Amino acid sequence: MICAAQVALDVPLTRLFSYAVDGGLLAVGERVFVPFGHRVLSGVVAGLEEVAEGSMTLKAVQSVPRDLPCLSPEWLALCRFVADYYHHPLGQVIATALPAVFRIPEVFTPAQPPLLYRCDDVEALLARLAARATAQRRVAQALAVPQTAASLRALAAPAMRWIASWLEQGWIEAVPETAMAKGKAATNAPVPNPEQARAVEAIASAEGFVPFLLFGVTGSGKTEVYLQTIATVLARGKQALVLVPEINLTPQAESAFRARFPQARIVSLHSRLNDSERAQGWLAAMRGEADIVLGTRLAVLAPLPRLGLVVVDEEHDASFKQQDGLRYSARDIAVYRASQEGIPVVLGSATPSLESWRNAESGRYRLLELPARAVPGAALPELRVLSMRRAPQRDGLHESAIAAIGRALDRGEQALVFINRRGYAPTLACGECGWSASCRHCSARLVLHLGARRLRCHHCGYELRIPPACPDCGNQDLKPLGRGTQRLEENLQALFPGRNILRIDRDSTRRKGAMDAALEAVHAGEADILVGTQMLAKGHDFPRLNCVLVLEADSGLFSVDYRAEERLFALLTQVAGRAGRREQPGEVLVQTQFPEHPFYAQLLQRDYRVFADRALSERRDLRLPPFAAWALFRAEAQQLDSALEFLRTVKQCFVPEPGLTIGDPVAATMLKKSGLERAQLLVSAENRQLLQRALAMAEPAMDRLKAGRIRWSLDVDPAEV
DNA sequence: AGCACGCCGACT
DNA sequence: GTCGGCGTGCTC
Repeated sequence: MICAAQVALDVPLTRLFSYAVDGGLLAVGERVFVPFGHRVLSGVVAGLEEVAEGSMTLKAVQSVPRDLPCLSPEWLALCRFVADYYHHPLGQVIATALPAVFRIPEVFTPAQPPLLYRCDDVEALLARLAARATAQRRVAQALAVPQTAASLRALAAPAMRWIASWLEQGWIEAVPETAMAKGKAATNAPVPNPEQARAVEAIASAEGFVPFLLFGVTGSGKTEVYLQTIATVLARGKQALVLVPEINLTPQAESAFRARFPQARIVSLHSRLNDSERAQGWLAAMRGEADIVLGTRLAVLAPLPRLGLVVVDEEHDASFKQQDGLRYSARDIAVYRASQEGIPVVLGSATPSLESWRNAESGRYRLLELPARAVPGAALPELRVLSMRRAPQRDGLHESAIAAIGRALDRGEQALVFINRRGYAPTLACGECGWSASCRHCSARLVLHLGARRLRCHHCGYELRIPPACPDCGNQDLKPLGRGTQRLEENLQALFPGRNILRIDRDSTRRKGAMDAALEAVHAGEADILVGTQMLAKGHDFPRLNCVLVLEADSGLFSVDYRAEERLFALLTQVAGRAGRREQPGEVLVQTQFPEHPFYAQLLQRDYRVFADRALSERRDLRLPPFAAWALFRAEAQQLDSALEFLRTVKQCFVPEPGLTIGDPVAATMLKKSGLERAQLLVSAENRQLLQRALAMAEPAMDRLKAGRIRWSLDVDPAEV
């Protein structure tokens, strides 16, 4: 008998591969490099077995790097769960979770102990900096609290150049993170209001696995609940895992945590870290050195040996779901981890996902509510729905919206106008023959970008010069149809001449640091009217903003995607949270062509419960999630027919069963994308267990399928269909 | 997914 | 004659 290691490799194959181990000195969880075909791959030992000598010729493990401690059985079990639940090969799950440096043959040597930068006298430092150097001043201001290089770079790309020179001048100091602890007093925790105190008490006294849904409007002080609960977790010597949706929110969350817990080691994990930073943070988490791990969805897969609490902030946010490769939901994995560890998990939101809301209603989650706004005197903004039918309007803006913006500007405040569409106009059309510009590679209109003088596809990046005349009939008078951020900016400039209008969308912030510069300009009061897409809805706090106008909201009401309405409600609630976070009451206006739609009545009630009740009863009637468990197969091919044909063979892999519905393959809503035609197949089950069983039973047959030229993927609990 | 092998079309 | 197209099949 010889000892063999069953190795999980980053290949799209479900099975493990066995390798001979010299001397048998290898543990489960060890990383290895093994010969595979004509190359060498990194893998992880997922199991050990005894193999009869000569029964099968095994290749031998090539090398065992020792720069990383052995991965724990608990962490491997987590990866196994993820692999099983999402029906993804274990080796690929591990490859997704493990930082890249641990998958290359070079041995990772952590650089110096990570340094924190700090300034004792920020006022003095600021006085030394030019008044106009806004980015430098922002970095300087952040140094009131110890900061890592990574978060400073997130604040301003060239931050570390300035840091080097300030260090040289002796204006600031660098302290090894490990030596940071002593002497720094924590910022005093504010006294919680009664609801906050009750929530903290409930979570802190929870025994074993208890999932909490922390339901509180924007500004009700959810963060304070997290902070005070984490304090109790740290006091018990446990680690806390905090997930936030947006990468932009990590640095600001990190500063808040650092200010409150100066003695704690805080590590952030997100995709903007470079390889070595990510590896270092991961190691600190894995070794139990990090007390708080803060990050985006990928942080949920970090190994945490003494985990005591998991927090998912803005749990409804779509960014917790990965949309390619391993299509996992970090929120769901967070709940699973808590259940495995037997610890509490807190899901926080002002507009919970309907899944979580249902779980709270059914008693699976415990509901904690924060009803009031935490900032004394801050009132909920006034909300108005403006009918655009037969309404007095100019340039597609309702007269009362124009008046409201004007009033805000006269008060010396800022106004924000949202439109969820970038570019000048969503299409360019010929008024004579009905031609309109469409993409060669996608079933989509080309968007007119006047600044760049181009037509662009927002799905594949295809670009075209603006044609001088209609390619079909030669008509020279092509007209932009509809409007996006750029045209809106132009409209507003015409309505408010002399006012500064600042557009913030993916186009205006593409350049590195452009987003920071724009936000800086907003805070400095250089902008009167902000025009932006969704990217402005989240997290940013604009103190002088009290008037928000939302355009083209209706598209969310008539979408083929059953979740669009839920997302629109969350978006509008969040947008409303942008207005009037301070003393003045804010004003939120929504333009619509369908004011009589029940959605708006519910929105006006300002009551998430009313909306959730109606939306959930609709979903119950229609057997939509969360009243069903879904899995979606997607396939793309040169020809729709071969994608459909492939999905038909997928369908045949399933065994019919009561409560299980295997749909028919259908063409995707947007048939063509990036030159490929797409189709999908929906598998629906009465519950998750049944869905999982059906998928597991279909797996062996699916392994035998040959996809040929077809690219396909399986999405369990798809976010969009 | 890679990567090799293998079998048919237009080129120095 | 061969360079190279991508179909098919395998990887302990």
